[in-house]
Amino acid sequence: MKWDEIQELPCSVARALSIFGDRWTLLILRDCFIGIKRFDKFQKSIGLSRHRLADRLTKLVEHGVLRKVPYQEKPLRYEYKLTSKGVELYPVLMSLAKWGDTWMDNGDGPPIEYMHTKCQHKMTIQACCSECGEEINPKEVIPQVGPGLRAYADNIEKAK
Amino acid sequence: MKWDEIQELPCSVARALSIFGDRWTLLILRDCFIGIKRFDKFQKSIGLSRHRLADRLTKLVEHGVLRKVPYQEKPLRYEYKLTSKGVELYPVLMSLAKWGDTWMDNGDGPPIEYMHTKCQHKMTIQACCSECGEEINPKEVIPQVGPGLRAYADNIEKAK
DNA sequence: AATATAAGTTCCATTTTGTAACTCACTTGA
DNA sequence: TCAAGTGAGTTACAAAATGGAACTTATATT
Repeated sequence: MKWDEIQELPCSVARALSIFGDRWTLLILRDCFIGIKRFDKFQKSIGLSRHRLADRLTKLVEHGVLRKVPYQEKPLRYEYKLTSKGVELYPVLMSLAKWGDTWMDNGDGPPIEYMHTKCQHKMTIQACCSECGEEINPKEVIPQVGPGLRAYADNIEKAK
Repeated sequence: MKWDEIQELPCSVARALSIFGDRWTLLILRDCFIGIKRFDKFQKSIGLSRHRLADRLTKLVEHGVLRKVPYQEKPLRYEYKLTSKGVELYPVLMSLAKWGDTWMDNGDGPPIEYMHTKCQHKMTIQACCSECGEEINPKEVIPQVGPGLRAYADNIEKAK
């Protein structure tokens, strides 16, 4: 299977990965959450080639995850900002960071810590149930066929 | 910067992505959470080449995310199971799935829905504060330099 | 004896990356 | 006013990663 076919699969993980499933894109978004907005800053922060960076930024804009906002006129220059579609990736990045803090620590402790202004504590992200609020244990979650998968299966039937 | 240098950066997202930041690895792990364990099943489910799949499984085993467990003797065959290091990626995958459900829906609704056996409701994952339990709003979280980053900076100083 | 199953490996053409240099439209400092 | 600097890219080309198909090895089945 080629990579660009992946976005048509009836799987939300696969569809999301069709945008983020490459070496650099999630690092670009990490930078966005830190407040980085400009081409050169991304490039220096991440160290990927300018070529790739231009690509990735364009793709993120096309997908509506970032938007270009002009910040000066002469010469015309844009900065890249998270849209709400982009901001909603926060849990993905925080979960990834938490996992890295736990399992890829080299003994020095977490590179970054997080303060929750609401409760004034150092915190980590916790995965909770939207209904009962309890922390989620993977064993207590049962995946079930949903409408999107049924529709997909029906279409395949019809095509026969 | 080359990709394999990324794991040394003082950033937990970057370190995690040094393992998962490619096209297929997170899809393999998605399959693990669905209960897929064997080479051929992965291959059919995901559609990546056998060559790549072998690579990726080996890498995941090397990093302790999966482990090989023999399931028959003649001929000797192994299946791949999540370690606890692997299971802890659950929030990453669920957040990604939730994002895909929200933003990459093609109008048919989510392909998969989730039932929380504990409360008996259809649920989605929610990012909460480990300290106060409230749902996290990215604007209410302040990143701060942690011990891992200080140690890294100190080492660079010493090297001068 | 021929075919099937499971888990890989090998070979090779195609794609994607990384590096470094180049462009374009200004701004700044001497 | 002329040279150098800044910011955001683009181009060309070599190196690395990927996809596809066929091959291997060990055993079971018919």
